[in-house]
Amino acid sequence: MTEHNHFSGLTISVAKKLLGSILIHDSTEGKTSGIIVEVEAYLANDPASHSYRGKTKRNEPMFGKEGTAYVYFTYGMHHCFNVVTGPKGIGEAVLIRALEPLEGIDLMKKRRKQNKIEQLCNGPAKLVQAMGIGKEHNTKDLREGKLRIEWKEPPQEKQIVTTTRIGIKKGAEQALRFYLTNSPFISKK
DNA sequence: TGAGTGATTGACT
DNA sequence: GTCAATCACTCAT
Repeated sequence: MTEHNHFSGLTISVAKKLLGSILIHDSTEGKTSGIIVEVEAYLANDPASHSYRGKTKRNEPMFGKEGTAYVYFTYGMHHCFNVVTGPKGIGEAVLIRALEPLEGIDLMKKRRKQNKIEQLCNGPAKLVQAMGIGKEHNTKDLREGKLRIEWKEPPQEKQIVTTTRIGIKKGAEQALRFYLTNSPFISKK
């Protein structure tokens, strides 16, 4: 499969393929990267998805080209980072929930004011902070640029745990959360 | 367990 | 136009 096609296809399969791949950010402060160990899929016609009620100014990036970033602000103080999937015009994305820190760990510690490695990126707003991601990355292409995905071989199906999603009210029963078995870096067991 | 925080949304004039 | 409820979270208690 070509690099171009990694982001296309069913959102659920893209979500699974993202597990084990590397998220990299070359910031002015330094480089940070981490292995993606936990994701959630947000689909069209999904009550929990921002895109559920159609395109708005806020969620417009979700309807953009696959392989771009959707960074949103929530709860008055947190950002979350999504990878837009699906063809243009379809509002689907994968929320990155947790990373296993790889490079730039000292920088992550400084940004997070947190010294425990397993506490650096084990939540969607935490990894955004540790990686130095901000709303300036919204709609940016993840195939190139400072913030990008480096694809690895997807994990075996048996290494992927599928469960219900976390922290949402609507559509919470759908099993669209995926994480790597035995990773100490996931947000919640 | 619950406070903090602000953008977004839907239900009203 | 206004106003109140909602929210895919984190941290301190």
